[in-house]
Amino acid sequence: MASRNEAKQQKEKTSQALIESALELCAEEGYASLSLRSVARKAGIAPTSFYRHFREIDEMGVAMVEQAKEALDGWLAGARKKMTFPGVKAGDSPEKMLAAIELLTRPFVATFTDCFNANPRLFHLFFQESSGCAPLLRSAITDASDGLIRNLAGILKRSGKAFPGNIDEANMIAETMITIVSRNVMENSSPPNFQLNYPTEPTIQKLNLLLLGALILKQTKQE
Amino acid sequence: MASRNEAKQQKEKTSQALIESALELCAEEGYASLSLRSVARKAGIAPTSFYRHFREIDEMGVAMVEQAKEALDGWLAGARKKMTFPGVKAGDSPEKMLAAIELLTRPFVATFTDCFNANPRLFHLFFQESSGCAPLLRSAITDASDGLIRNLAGILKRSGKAFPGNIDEANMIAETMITIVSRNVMENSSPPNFQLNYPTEPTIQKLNLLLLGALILKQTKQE
DNA sequence: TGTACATCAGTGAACGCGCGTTCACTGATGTAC
DNA sequence: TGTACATCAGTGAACGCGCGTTCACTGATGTAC
Repeated sequence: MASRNEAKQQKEKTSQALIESALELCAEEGYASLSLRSVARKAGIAPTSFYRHFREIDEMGVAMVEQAKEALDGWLAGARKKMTFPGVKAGDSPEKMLAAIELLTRPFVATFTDCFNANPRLFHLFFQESSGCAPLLRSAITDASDGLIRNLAGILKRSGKAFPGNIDEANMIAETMITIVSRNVMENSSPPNFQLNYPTEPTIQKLNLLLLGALILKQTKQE
Repeated sequence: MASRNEAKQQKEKTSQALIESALELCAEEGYASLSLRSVARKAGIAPTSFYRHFREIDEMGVAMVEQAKEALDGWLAGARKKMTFPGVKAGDSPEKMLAAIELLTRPFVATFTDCFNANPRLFHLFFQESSGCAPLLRSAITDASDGLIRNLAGILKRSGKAFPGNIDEANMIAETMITIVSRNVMENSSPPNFQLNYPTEPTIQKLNLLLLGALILKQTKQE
């Protein structure tokens, strides 16, 4: 019997239980208040067993960030398919532009919100600790975040010709989109109880303004 | 002699020393890692003396937030005087609008950056803990932040006719401006060493796009 | 002026507690021959 | 097939440490009379 594989699966299961326990504790007390003992206790193992899985708390934190990163990559891949990119002609009225923009912003916000709500504590950690005090965590989050922004910038640049081909401008727009959408989700989901189903309309309108400005600016430069 | 006043001044001085010590420790380890003993130690008093000033750590945290709030109010009052509000006529070109907008966004960002740099650790705490886990702190920050946004929205609404008279839209724009400017300052000033003099140009451009979109939208609605 | 009392920032000893980490151990499983 | 050895997730006792909080105390200052 391949019982060695079973053993590996069992270990993986325990590691994941530690992560789930840590997320629950984070939601209550914050990442900085995590202790090895409290996480182990909640996961139902002895404190010393923690060391079989991670060398220290922050190593588990980095593993958590990796899970968030994978989920965000999956989100963006899905969002990309649902977003329609505005094909705007010179002389189009702002109303027409706005209608086109909404075909992008609505699915963008809707899918992001779904992604966040699928594991609010994980993403709260991700965005909260992006400016936190744990260096390992912060750099892991910064890396993941930069990748996400570049990814979104590439999508904006390639899909439709409405947005700037200039890579820096595309990055700037992508960064602001992530900033707005993550900020809105953070301020509406406070620990320990994450309120779901908050209104997304204001978030969409904010993104609309940003992208309308970007479209107008691009059009102006082309003339 | 009015030595009773001297005594009160001395007490106030010690309280402020506690706050300064706490800010230093926050910059290194984060607010959640503050301990009564470490703060007292850094301030040069006995642990038990802490109770002569605050009933608990979070009461000191709230006092810190109040100082941040006062500084932010001062900032906005100063920024208001330096900002020029775009007077835009129907038919103005986007370039002309953008030039007018920059007379608002540049002083806005410059004064905010100055304000932040005057006490980076205090403002890092303020924006970091706005979505943190300490309930007392979070609600104090939320209150201060809401006031700031309403204040800015009022300024936008009254000064110049370019921006929406609709209070909800003005609030939305103000909120996004604060979000962008604080996010950019946070991602460029990581603890414990706060890097000053980071480039503000991208922040200005982000705000430009947002306000250009807002101007265009307003103009469209008026026609 | 002198005396008795009140106020209050700051102190140091002492408490019990949860923490991270070490160590030698167990017991299930796989491998070599 | 049997036997000896290796691997490794999980364990429980033990350690020293910093923590928040209590308590009775000090000593400077102000007040009542």
